[in-house]
Amino acid sequence: MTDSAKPTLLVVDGHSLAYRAFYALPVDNFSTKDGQHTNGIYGFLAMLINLIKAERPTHMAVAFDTSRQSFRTREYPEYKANRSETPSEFKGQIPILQDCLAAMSITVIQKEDIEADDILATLATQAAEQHFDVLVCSGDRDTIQLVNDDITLLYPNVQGVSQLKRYDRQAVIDRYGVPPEQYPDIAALVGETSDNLPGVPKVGEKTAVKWLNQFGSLDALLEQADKVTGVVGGNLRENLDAVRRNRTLNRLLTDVDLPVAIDELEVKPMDAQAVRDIFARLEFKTLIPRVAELAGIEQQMAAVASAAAVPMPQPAEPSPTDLLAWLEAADGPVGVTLVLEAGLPRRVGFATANAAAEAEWTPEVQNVLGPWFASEAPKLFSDAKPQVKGLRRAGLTVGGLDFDTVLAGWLLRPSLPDKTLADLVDRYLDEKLPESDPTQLVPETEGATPGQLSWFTVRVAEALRGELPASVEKVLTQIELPTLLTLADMELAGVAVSHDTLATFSAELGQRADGIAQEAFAAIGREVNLGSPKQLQEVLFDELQLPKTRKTKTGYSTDAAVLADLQETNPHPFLDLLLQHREATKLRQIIESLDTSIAGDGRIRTTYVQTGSQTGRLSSTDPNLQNIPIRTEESRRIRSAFTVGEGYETLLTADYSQIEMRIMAHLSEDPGLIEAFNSGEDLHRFVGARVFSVDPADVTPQMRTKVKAMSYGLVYGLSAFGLSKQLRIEQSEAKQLMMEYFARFGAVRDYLRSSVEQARIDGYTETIFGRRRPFPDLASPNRVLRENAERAALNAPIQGSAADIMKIALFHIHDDFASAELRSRVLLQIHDELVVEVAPGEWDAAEKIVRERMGDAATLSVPLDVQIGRGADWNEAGH
DNA sequence: CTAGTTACGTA
DNA sequence: CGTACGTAACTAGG
Repeated sequence: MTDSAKPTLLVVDGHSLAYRAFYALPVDNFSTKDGQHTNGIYGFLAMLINLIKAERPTHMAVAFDTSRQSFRTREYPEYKANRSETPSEFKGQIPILQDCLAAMSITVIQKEDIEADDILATLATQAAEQHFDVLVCSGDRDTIQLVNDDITLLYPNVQGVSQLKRYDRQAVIDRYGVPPEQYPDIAALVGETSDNLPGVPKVGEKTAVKWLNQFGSLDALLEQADKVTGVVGGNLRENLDAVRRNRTLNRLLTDVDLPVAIDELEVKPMDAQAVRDIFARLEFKTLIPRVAELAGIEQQMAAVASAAAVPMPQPAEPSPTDLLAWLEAADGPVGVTLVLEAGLPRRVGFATANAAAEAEWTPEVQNVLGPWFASEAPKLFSDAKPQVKGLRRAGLTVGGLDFDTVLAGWLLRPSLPDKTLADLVDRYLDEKLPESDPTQLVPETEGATPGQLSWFTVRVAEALRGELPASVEKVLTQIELPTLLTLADMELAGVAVSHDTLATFSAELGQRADGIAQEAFAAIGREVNLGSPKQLQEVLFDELQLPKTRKTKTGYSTDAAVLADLQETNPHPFLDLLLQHREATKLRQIIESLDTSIAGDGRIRTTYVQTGSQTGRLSSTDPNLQNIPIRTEESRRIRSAFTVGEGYETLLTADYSQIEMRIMAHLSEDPGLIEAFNSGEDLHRFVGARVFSVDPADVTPQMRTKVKAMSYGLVYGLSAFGLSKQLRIEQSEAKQLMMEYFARFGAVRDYLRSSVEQARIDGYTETIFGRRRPFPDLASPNRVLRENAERAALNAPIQGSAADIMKIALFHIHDDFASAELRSRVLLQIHDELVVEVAPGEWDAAEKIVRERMGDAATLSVPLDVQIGRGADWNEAGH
């Protein structure tokens, strides 16, 4: 441990240590789900965290080389000329590592023409002069020369970077037999193969040390080279220049002109949010708590400092009438926070930028404030939907919904996990939202009150408004906020589900699954857990000796596609039984989970997560009602359990047909595709006729299947490879199909190409309505990462525009139902489909509204076609 | 009990 | 080597 009275500077050679980590850790075990290799980054950071924890430096910097070129390569072109090509898996890791360091507020230094070790040498020397203790961490032996009474070298063991050997002056003498300042002399004589610097043949460390001790210095040795006897003496005399050159090259610069002074390297608090984000993205789950622990003290200090900078207001607690007067006198939007209990308001807080007020939610408060909530007075929320639902349950309506910080944060950065006000305060205000620790019986810190939460909401809203581009703000106010109010009502309404229907079906499936299981066991002669991929692998690949299939992380796949393939090549009764068993148990499991979600009134209430996707779609949880089976006849029985509720007459389903292809036609302005939609002909038949040059009437089902797969594939960035796999045809045939397709619908290809190019330039994609999605990876040097981003960027404007259109239709329908005073109501949204519960006598009016609002939600160069269905249950209505 | 993995449901 | 999601079961680790 270093002298605690003195400041300690830690300087690290980033490149050399990351490179060592790269070779020490298996690259296969360290990559993210989208293919970025991270072993070097992980190993480096793990080492650095340990180092910081052990040494507690007060100052820190990490140096990097800018390239392989430096002043040394200019002076001596052979220098490091034997270095092999950097492995492609390593290449992208350095920039990401630097991003991590930036998030950790650690200074990164690099300088053109200078190697990292020269930067270390300069910093170490300067700091030592300023009476620092200095720790140099590098994997390059040349840094040994820096060691002195103030400077200690931490050098990685051969194995990797987990063990660092500590070299102080004595340790160098013990290990090399000379003091540190003489080590470069040894190195010059011995040479450095890794740098392509040959030394004196037959001279190793032992001889070099002997000579130096004998002559006192390298200069003395070189002057008196003729006194050295034997073969090695001759070698030395023949290589005097090489030795001099080596000595010149291995002398580290201690006077590099650097853009930072030592005192600027003082350890700073980390950007906790940024660290969490980037580590989460790199899937460094175990590192997050380790960094958090490290950052603990600094974080608290930062929170204190910033809280002091802008003091929280102490909310007033006025009478209900005074509170109303306060609200009505407020200048500009008011932040609102409702604390709910059992779904109903319990306490409410309001704030402007410099004052806050709050109250217990009493009947009197509700009476007095009800009209204000209903009014157009502008209101700001953080995650408004649950609060709006609370107000709706209490019988109030909400008008003037002006801003929701969580929605705005999502629109700005849809990939980030900022789901609460606390996350946003952290990111946009760089402050800590006071939170009480719910795990503590007597919390040490008080949480913010509703008035204070409202105050934070106002400030975060202001910060977000400053960042929101006009088009995105428009998406917020004209699409998302009205959608939010609609979703609140949909969630409150729920959908009626028949327990009896589900229970009957579940019992039936249970029996069938048991029967199938018994047959399956008989087929292989023993009982296994059919739900365990691991046990299945034993059965299939060891016992039955079936050919190995697609590899997964832990073995070989046993998924449905693989089993179907195996059944074709190596038929075995077990395979089919297994598939049947999977199907039966899967359906049963869905049914069971639905059944447990039925509330006392016979309805299921899902939660729509408005910020649940990166494209603008909704997602649905607890339970997810957007993935109820439909494909097989049998699975549709589940849908028939979703029924019209009491007091209502029928269910109406409405779905957009081929909305994504229509958006494709609109965005690409492809005349052929536009004609397809205007012709009234079946889309795939029309496209098939063009692609295969036949009459629409002569398009065979096979042709139709092919162009259908192609059309849908286009929306997802399909390749010839993927298409061939999908259709089980040769890649050459898939390629041919794509050629023919694009020959007829060339504008589609042009659009797809140009949209990705535009996204590469802008850094984001945009929907028809201006919703953006950033794509930093389009510029990535990592091919896997880049190509994944390209496909997603291709899809985002199309899927996103479809989502926009559906949202617009949705809240228009909701609002029209209300203004027409219909009791009918929208219950479900499944991306391109709506389910409406129609009240007695309202069918015609409701159908008209749905049809018109969906049809008119956007004006494209092709019509929006809407299919309407009617029935007593979802299955019936869906036809 | 938690986290990772596999498998599978929807648009 | 086709986008976007959520859930459940199993398994290994603590």
